[in-house]
Amino acid sequence: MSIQARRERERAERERAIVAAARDLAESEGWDAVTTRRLAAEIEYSQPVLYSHFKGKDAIMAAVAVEGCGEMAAELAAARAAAPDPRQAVAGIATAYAAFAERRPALYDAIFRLPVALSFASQEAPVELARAFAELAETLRPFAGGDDLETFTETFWSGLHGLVTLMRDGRLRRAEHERRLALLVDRFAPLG
Amino acid sequence: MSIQARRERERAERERAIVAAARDLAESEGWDAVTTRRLAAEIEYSQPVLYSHFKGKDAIMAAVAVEGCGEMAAELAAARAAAPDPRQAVAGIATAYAAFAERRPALYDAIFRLPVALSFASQEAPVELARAFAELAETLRPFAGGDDLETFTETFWSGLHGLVTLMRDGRLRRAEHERRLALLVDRFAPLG
DNA sequence: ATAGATTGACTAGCGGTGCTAGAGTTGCGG
DNA sequence: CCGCAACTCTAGCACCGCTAGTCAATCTAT
Repeated sequence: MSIQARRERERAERERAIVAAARDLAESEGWDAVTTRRLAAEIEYSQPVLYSHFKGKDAIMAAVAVEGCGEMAAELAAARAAAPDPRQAVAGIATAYAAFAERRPALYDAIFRLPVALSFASQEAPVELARAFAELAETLRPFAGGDDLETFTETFWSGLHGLVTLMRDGRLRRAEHERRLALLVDRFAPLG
Repeated sequence: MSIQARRERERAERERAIVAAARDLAESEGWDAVTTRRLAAEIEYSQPVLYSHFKGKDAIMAAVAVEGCGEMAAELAAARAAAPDPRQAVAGIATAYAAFAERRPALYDAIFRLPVALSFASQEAPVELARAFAELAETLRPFAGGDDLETFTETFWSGLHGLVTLMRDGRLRRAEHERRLALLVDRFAPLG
């Protein structure tokens, strides 16, 4: 029994290594640099080994995305918890969201720009993603007014997503980033 | 002289055909289906001919994007012109924006999600793109209040962009699309 | 203990990608 | 009429995601 256990342990470890290698490579050189061959070289196994762990490259990216979801949710939660009042909570979580997207662009892309990987509303979405969304929703709750909270949150979240993606692609003036964020926050969580 | 003129005419026509083929293929089968080989087959020339017109595949996509910018600007302008009052103008242009993104997803992607193609703020950006942005800005002007109009517009535009991209990727509930649009409009162009 | 079965990682290869070097044809200017 | 320049072609490079089939190592059962 112990031998099988060791095997499973080694296998799990290798799977962890694959995801970690994919993530590191993506963060340091971008997703284009993440090829199955390079990944295989990184973990010091042959290419087909990857396919005994994941259905394909997309599945590996999805695994990285799931990992990233957890971190993002944690950072959003921390930002919310640190805020002294509801309005500053919105500002804080917006800043945290943008900071995450900027600091971990590859991770952010895996989560939100991946061709088809994670569906937000479906049950295949990891609980961490739901947690991140819930953090946003709870932060916004005091400001939803008569609007449905989920719809309200989706709209605010879309604003954040648009801001970070367009800016990273060089389609928005970087210098105005904070002002745009503040403006968005002000529209969804106005003073008084 | 007439022979050279004819050659140039044919060459220009062929270039037009390349862009048209790329656009048609992208709209009917998605950008993944747009390969240099299929493009070459479509225009009934060999592959390397493409490279005598464009530096690479990215340049072809950029050309498609420029074409799309013009149409988008026109549709936004029409939506603005058709509106009876400033607030309905914002609602109308938002709807037109979302409709364009939905009706021409490949074109929209070429314009706004292309790796690096068009920089909004740089001079390489086509005038049509600036026109589209200006339509948005003029529509929003009555509501910018004390905020800088360009920053205000960028933020609203990001909201639209986030809504249409996240929804198309299946990360937002489709049924709530119009409600989210209305909510966004209401935040940037409130009643009274 | 050994023969057979099973697991699992490997080499090699398929069909595809964007792109390019060099050959070969075509038409112009001296 | 001939040499030259322009231009399109075939062929091929290096890479991609992915898979079939070989082969060694391990486990099972006699």
